[in-house]
Amino acid sequence: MTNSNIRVRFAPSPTGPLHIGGVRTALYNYLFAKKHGGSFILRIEDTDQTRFVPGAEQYIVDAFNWCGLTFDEGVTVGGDYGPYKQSDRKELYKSFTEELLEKGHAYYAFDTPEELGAVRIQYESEKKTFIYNYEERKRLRNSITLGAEETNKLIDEGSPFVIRFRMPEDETVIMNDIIRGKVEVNTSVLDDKILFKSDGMPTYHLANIVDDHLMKISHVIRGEEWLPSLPLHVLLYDAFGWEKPEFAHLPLLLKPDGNGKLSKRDGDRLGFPVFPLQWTDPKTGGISSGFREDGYFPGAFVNMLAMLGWNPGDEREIFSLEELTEAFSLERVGKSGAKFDPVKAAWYNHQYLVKEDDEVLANLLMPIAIENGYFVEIEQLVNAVSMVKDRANFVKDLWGQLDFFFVRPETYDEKAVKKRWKADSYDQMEELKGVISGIPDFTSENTEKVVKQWIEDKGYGMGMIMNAFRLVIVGALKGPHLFDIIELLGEEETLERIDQGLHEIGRKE
RNA sequence: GGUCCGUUCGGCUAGUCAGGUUAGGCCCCCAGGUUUUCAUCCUGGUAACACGGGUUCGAAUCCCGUACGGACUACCA
Repeated sequence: MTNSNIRVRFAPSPTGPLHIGGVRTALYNYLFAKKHGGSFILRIEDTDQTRFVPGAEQYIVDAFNWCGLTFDEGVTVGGDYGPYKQSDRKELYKSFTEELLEKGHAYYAFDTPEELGAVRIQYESEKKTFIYNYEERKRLRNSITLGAEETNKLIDEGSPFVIRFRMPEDETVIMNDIIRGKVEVNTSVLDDKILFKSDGMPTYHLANIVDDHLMKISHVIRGEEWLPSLPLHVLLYDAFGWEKPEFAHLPLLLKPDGNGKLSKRDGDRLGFPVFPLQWTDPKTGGISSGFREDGYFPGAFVNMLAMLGWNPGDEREIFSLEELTEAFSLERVGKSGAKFDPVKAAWYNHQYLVKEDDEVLANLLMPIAIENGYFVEIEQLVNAVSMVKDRANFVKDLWGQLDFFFVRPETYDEKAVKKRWKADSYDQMEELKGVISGIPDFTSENTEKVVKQWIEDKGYGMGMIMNAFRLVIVGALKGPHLFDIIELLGEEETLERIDQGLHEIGRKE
């Protein structure tokens, strides 16, 4: 079971809140690691200092705490392979870049972004595609065209430079992906990617490979958007002479409507969250909704995400994190993108809500009751919750399903009155008061027995009485078993509601 | 434009590697049933192998092509 050689990492960039695609990637990493007794590592990839967003890193940590995903190593918990934040590893990347330079796998390039931009526009106008590759590099300003002397001179002068990977010409890179199988690419269509930026920081590509190697990552499980850079990464491992990890590129999460990758804006546009937790943009102050704040249980959220792109191969759908861990395998991850479906997400939450203890639900509901202006007994709330919980998807739905336990009807559903309040109803309800008052043990069973006996003795219609009764108690033809309701209400309140109903609805001619 | 990846009911998907099933399940939707009401629940139903060629006795499954979708194509990750 235990296999300490299995080491995976989730490596987000703290440029904003993590969206559910990222959470799912992390989840699959977690499940894979736990399944094999390996380690799950959190590494922060903050090599782009221009995109730093305050609070984003904390958000990421908070989100995983809420989901119940725990890291074995990483920024918050430490570990033997730290530091786990790339900005703290800055110096380290330099020596590795040197190594590549010495081996001839990389070179200095002095082209400015402006120069390159101009070339790109030029090519575009000629309907050609500009690729900084083996051919184009011959015409540009770099250590290959300039020679060692000129290069050193420029560097000594303090000219800004980047270091690029020297992509070989016309070689076929054969890669294996656990999910997609064999993938082949010819290096001639690839470009000389920048490995080291002029600001002294590595790019993702370099830092990623160096860190994965140093942290002894065994499996790289990441989003499909990284598949196009896999050849570069593979070539980098080879250039260093390092053993490669295994790769698994996960399918993307798509918009529920139309096409395209699920994006941060879709949530607001379509009215559902795309983030695990609510996020307040530090710059604009704009708020994006979160699954937590929308009332999702973390278990339901994780369960729902797990099933987007993976399935156990049998017909089970409800899984705890432990059960997911047990059942998970990368081989059963699908190849194609999955559309996120908010309706099914709500269904998952319903499953979890129904299974949750009534006490727990009542305690979660209490603040909502208070918000509505009702200070209710927790015991009563627990009872009411137990009767209506299978009608709700979210805790916040519960109040609307049981408020009549605590609030007398203010109105009486017009259609129901019209249909169910007959000419005899007034007198029958008046009579019912006498029947139920003074029942020694005002339990559901007792009152039901007494009332049904009365209906039978008098030869009244069951539906006639019960609907009218429900109408005066609830105000509408809805809700759980009526005798359960009045048990909770108690005799006094029941009688008063009948009185109020008689007064409000009146006699029907 | 180029490169790579993908394509089974409206959505998530099983089945594809090892060709032979009435192509299954869940969500949604619809219809019945149960219930004093609503909801739950139960039963049933609608609905799919992108298209075109091959290979084969037989193709969702293997091969080729086409279409469509997506990702990538930054001194962003």
